[in-house]
Amino acid sequence: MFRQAKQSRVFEDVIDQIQEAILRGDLKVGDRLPAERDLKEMFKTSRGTLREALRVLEQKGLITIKTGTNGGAIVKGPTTDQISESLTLLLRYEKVSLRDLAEFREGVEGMVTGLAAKRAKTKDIQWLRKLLAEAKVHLEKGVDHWDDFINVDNRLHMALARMAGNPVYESVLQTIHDNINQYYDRYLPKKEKNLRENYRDLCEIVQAVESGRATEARLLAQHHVSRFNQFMEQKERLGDADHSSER
Amino acid sequence: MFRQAKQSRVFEDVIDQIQEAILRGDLKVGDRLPAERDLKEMFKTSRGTLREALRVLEQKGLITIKTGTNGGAIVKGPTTDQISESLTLLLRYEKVSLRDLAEFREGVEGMVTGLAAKRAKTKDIQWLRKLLAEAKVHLEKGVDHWDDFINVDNRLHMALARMAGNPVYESVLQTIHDNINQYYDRYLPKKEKNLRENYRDLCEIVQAVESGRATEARLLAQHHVSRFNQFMEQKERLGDADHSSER
DNA sequence: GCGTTATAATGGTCTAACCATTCTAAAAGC
DNA sequence: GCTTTTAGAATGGTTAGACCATTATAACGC
Repeated sequence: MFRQAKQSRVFEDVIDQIQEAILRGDLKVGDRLPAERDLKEMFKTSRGTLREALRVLEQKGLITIKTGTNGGAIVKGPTTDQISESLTLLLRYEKVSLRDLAEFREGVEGMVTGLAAKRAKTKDIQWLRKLLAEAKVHLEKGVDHWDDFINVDNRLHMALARMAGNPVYESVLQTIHDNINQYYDRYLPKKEKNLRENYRDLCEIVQAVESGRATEARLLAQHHVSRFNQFMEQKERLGDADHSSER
Repeated sequence: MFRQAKQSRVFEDVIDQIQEAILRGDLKVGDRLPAERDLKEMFKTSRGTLREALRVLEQKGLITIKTGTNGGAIVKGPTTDQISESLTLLLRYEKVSLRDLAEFREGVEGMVTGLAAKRAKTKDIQWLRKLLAEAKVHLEKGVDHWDDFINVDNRLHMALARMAGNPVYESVLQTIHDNINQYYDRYLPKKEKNLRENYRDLCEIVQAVESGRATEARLLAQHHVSRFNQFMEQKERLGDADHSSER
């Protein structure tokens, strides 16, 4: 019901004041804060305390800091980087397993693709077809171009997220990709057959999106990701994995 | 492809070293770091620099700091608090609208409930029925107990997330609730009729979960949340809203 | 004009002290 | 002998002042 009473720590008050100024819009993205030696005077505090506040604001992703003349703290637009970083910590703490994250991805990719099918514009479909063509080029060059193919695959999923028209899905999917790609890279067996199956998946997904069949698109995307995850578990069972993902 | 070259900032090296010690397990949850004056010696740095590193680690949620004898930096277990905080910032920056978050919630609650239907144990079902009974009590006491009813509603959704057996869903749902409840509280019209409809929703959801009908459970949960969102938009259109949620 | 260099502005670090909070143990009182 | 009080020590929080490192700009020399 209650939150902890206000700490008496000076730097926390400084953090709050600067953060509120940013969120109120008094400080806009790109604006530069006064120099530390000036801020110190304004807040009637010491430079050390002020700098502790700036460190926290930097970690929150609200400012970046540059050295040199005309340097200083510059207000930054918010990104999903902090969320990704926090999720990475949770993963490394083994609070969530790779299997959990992969299952979550299945659901999110499904929902994203379903929404994309409902909302895709003609221009969007054209862009998807362009990505498919690119994927085909990499596919035909064989398994050496595995990384290129995966790269297009990821871009296609992110394109679907953008079409879904909801920045939350976009951010969440970006966060998942940030965290899961390293595992795919480590665990996925890079076989020609898998590439072809994935390409066929993508073609079917794009077709479903194009014709607006939302439910079908959702299921296809879900199975597509599920296929990735199955590949991964197969390889894991074969003993190629050096990191456990059991929970 | 590349990440930014290593900064020459000393405090960042201190952050990395302590963070790695925690993630490696050299420092376990509950362990106390040496006092600042000792750490300063170990890292061969000044107290100010060391403290900047501690501020960042504190903000990351890796440590908490207590004053007084036997105080100091104590290693903390990771939570979803940082993710919630980052999402709150994105919301306040108006990078994502309430409508976006609400739509995302629809999808997540759907997936969660679908998984719960597949995985719920007998004991889980009993717990759901207990929550339903509690909700009924509040319902019958009328609209004055709106907040109590909503509280049970939230707990029921979180219970489903736990049954889904995937901590990612649990964390994500917790984060959504952390951020969306204030809006529900502000925008939802507190009518008797809405309470009754919501209660009926919950009953149907629990029944579907109990009999393992995953698809039905998913759709019911989705529509349940969707109903909330529609209430909210109705009230918004009537001009009761003092904060825009358009994007 | 153009390249070089000096200067100043700014963040990064260090030292040394003192204040505020909190636990512990000694001292005082019963 | 037990409880209460009090003094001390350990620890984080804050301050002041200095110096170093980096960078943009202005002054200078050609």
